[in-house]
Amino acid sequence: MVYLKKYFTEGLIQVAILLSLVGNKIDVGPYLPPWHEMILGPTSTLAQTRFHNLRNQLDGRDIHPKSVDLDGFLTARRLLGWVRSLDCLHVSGSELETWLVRREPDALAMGAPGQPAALDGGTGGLEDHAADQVGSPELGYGPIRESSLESMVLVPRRGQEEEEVEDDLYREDTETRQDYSNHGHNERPEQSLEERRENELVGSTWREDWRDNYDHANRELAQDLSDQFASLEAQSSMSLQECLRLLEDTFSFGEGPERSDPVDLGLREASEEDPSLVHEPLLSPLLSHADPSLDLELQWQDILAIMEPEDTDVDLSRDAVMQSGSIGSSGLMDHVHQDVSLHQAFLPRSNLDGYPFSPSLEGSVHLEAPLQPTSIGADNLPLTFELVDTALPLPLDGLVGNPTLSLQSSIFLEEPVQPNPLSLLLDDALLDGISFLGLPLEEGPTQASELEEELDSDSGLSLNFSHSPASPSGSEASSYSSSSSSSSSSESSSSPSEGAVGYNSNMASILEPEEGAVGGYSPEVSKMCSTSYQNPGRYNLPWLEHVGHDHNYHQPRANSPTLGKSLKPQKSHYSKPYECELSDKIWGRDERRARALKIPFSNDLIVNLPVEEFNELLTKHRLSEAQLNLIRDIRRRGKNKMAAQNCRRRKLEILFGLEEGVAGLRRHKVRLLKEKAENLRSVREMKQRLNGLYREVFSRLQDEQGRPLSATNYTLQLGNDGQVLLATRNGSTREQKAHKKQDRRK
DNA sequence: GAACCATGTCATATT
DNA sequence: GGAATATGACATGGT
Repeated sequence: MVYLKKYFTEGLIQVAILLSLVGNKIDVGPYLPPWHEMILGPTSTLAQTRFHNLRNQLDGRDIHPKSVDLDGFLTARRLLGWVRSLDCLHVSGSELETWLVRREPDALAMGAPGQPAALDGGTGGLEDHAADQVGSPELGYGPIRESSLESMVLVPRRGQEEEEVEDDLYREDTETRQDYSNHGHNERPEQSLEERRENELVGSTWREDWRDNYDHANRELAQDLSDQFASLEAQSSMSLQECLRLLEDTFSFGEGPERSDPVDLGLREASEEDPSLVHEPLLSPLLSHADPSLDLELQWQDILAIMEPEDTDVDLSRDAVMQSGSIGSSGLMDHVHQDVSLHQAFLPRSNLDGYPFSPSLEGSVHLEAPLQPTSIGADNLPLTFELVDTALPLPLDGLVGNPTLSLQSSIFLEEPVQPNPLSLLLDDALLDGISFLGLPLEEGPTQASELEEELDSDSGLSLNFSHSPASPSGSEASSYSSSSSSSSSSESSSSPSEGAVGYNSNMASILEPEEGAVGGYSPEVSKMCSTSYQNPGRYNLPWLEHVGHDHNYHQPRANSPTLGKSLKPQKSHYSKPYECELSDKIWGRDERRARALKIPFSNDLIVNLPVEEFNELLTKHRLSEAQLNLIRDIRRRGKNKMAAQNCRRRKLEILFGLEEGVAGLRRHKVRLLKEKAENLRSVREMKQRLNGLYREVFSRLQDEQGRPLSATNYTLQLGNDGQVLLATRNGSTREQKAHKKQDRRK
């Protein structure tokens, strides 16, 4: 923490210096924060913005801890789809970064750049969280995350001061661009139609003028990094491909116009520490507090409709895009494709199956990649990061529940002077690995429980029988996976967007402190197992008073509406004893019934056991008829609940698919209309040419006396044999071959 | 209090 | 035929 504070304190000073140097274009690169934070914002490491855990919070809304927020994660999934589709739009990485970094202040202000966004009325959730972290609601740069795409801006929205600064820099860069042009560096990658249309849309081309410099700088940077790969691979246990992918991510965030905009980046950095240091006029109102989901679909449809005709088929493979070399960069950039990087950059962390630093990565990695100067002068920045081991010697004191922060701190201990972006990326990657493995992080019960809650509360799918004593073998665990619910424990955690909705209890997170206090805490076990059978070797468990299996049975008893009313969450949480309140919260109807009947199994177990084992379980115990009925009801309802969730999720997916289909059809329609217009224009031209030809031919015709024929009396007709006949207007064909056409088309 | 949404539950159909 | 799953309809709670 000391290093963190020191870092940001220094960062404030540096930003202040930076502000004073903006107009002079002094090289302040070494003092700038790493790219990672420039783009993502320091909040990504200092705060739990949950950029990597959007499963818990999407669209600024908390996801119900016990059930999947279908809308939320589907929205994220849809956004991901869009982001992936961006791969196929041939928009340069720089452009895409612009979209991602900048925010749309107001959906209605698309045509009014520079107009301040309505910042009142926070939307809560991530949005507010980000705003809180940055310290100023006017600060436009929140950490990039999936949901941020909802408010991404396609229009470079600039405040007046920002425009002035940019104009100054633009003037300065004009010379440089001319130099590039003289040296053949001005050969930009072929600008995609989407870019052109986007620029047409916004009526601004200033960013185009800059891209040349960025491309050039990027090529240089890429070349230098490419030179590092030989030593890199020699020192590293990583494969070159993994390194490339890592750097690909780096490029995806560190490249583009935003990076060369020291004003914005520096301001963002400064404002997070102290908003008072922010130079207000330079702050463009980028942070939108409007509803992030506001008209997102419509906006995208509009955008796509504008960009559509040439990209109706957005299903181009990423490989094709990668091979297309649209970036046109040399050296490393031939391997590191910017377009693809976005895809990976915004994948849910758990989706990064092939991430270079997945938990499977073992051993130590040491990379040194001194980056070359960029347009912001980030030269002489020794970039060194060490991935010592996946065991992660994490100094986690005081970093409760914030693994990101912990890792950040760890890196600072390693490199207190210059935390580099690669290491930060590594941190995230390592966190992913931790998330994958559910590693306890050696934080103690509280930290681990919080982490677990963050990791686990996304979909309520974490029940995993692989740790169940009854199913010690992996095969048996996989047999449980046959059901969509229990199977998704691992699946959902790794792929929340695709995992089936499962049946789970969030009691683990609720009761963790108690559990941690009772005995050795094992978040892994707690995460994976139902709390009631953490004790190995038994299905037959005594009914524990504090073992909860909240299956969200908050419904009141069907025959007891009064009681149901009483189960409503009380506004005054302090009006009831803790135990009662907890009981009301965590004990659902069936659980209470099971409790009353002293059923010795957890509801998780009842619901998720395969039928054979379930029946075996029932036969092993002397159960009354009422108990058996209730157990079967619990099982039926639990399974049906999962089924209902899956069903609704599918419905939503179908709806979204239909929406996308409609959008695609609209784009196709627009394209067809344009083709029709072109065809009509072509036909018109052909008619004109034909008329001209007709007049020319007719003008050369003469009667027997050598007088020109009157067009009012005669007409030319085309015979079946390709001959042109002269006919009178009254219908009689003059027996005279006016002309022989060698070619009918002539 | 109505409207809307999310979720659980039931009944039934389908796999 | 039974279990699992899918789905429409309804009820309930929350906002």
